[in-house]
Amino acid sequence: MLIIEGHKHMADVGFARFSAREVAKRIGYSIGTLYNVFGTYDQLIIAINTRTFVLWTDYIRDALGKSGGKSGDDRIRALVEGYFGFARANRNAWMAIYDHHLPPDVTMPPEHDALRGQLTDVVVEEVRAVLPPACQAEAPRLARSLVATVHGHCMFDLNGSFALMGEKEPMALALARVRESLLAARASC
Amino acid sequence: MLIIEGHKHMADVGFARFSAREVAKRIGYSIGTLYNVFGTYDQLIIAINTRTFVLWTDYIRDALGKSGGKSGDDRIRALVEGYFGFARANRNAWMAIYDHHLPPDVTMPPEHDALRGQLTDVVVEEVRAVLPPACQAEAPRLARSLVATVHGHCMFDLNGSFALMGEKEPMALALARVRESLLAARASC
DNA sequence: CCGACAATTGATCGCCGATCAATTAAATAT
DNA sequence: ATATTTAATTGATCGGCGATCAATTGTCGG
Repeated sequence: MLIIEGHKHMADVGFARFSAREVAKRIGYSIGTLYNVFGTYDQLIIAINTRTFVLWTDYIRDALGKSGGKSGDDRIRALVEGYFGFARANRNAWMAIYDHHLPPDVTMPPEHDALRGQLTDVVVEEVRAVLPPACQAEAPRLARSLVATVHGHCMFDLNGSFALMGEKEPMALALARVRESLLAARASC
Repeated sequence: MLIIEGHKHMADVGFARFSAREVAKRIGYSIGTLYNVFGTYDQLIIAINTRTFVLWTDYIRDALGKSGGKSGDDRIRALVEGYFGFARANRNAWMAIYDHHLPPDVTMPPEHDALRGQLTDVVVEEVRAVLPPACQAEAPRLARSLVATVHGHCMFDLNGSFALMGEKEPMALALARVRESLLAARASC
């Protein structure tokens, strides 16, 4: 409940204008109670961002589901479109994931790591599916790299860098890079 | 002077703990004077981040210079290593570039855009140099895409995502993706 | 020395994250 | 039903922040 409303507030105002006090006000609790539950501002943000990860993963699984019995290429497209689609439809919440940095002395609770890691797991599985048996061992590493590739394009899309450079189809660009790398991987092992 | 000290403060404490008051204190001015000069907190951040861009561009030009009369492949490597090298050596300042988001009603002063754009210009020039004459028209678009690719890898490196996934050589990963895309571009036009 | 203009100051405002003694509610024992 | 213990909740309080602006200080030609 706290997290859901906190997530809404993040979606409404973005990371820079987010405040724990406002979340408390929105659910009718006092600021003190909220701090008793989460202990720290950072922990609240972590919880909200993990929720964003979960919603994002669901969104991408959905996109994969809708690409039904289609070929591997269509599933790769669904992955990229799912990545971009969620980020664009949830600008503030998505950006908050990367706006928030843990202080060096704080660590992410393992259960949050596990939930967030599922998104990568989905990608690894799809990459594995389009690689020949001989090089499936490389799937995790390649998948991480492709996620980074798509992430870079998505980031530049949302923060206006691409628009500034006159780029009109960042997603197509990202998909092209992913396809190239998958082709190269298939050829080289 | 204000900007230089502001940049140092950003490098010292990072975006989240940065404060205009502290910058004023560091140079021995009052908070009021600082606001008379920059008008807004955002304008101060913009100035600091543009300075980071300039230092970054110089750093990469240097890396290219040191790769002297070497082949195109070595210059591409120098580009990627310059991108990562600066970011790693200036974590806080580099991250601040992407942590700061302009409010929707504010626009970046054109002279800042111009200075920041030089980094992309450098990359476009290098990409053009390794493409056959037939497809030089595609150089700007491809260059933007490759910058996004490297950026994604660099971001995941600095924010710990790669470390979390067990990836030990993010830069090598980025370079591999860039080489693949350049090869594909050379073949397809 | 004076007045006009520019530069600089810092007290003040509202809001923030964080704390914690005091209060209220709930559960348990008698 | 009442007393006692435990848990949950509160909000005033603190220091620090971005932002403002009347008051002060500095500058310089006449």
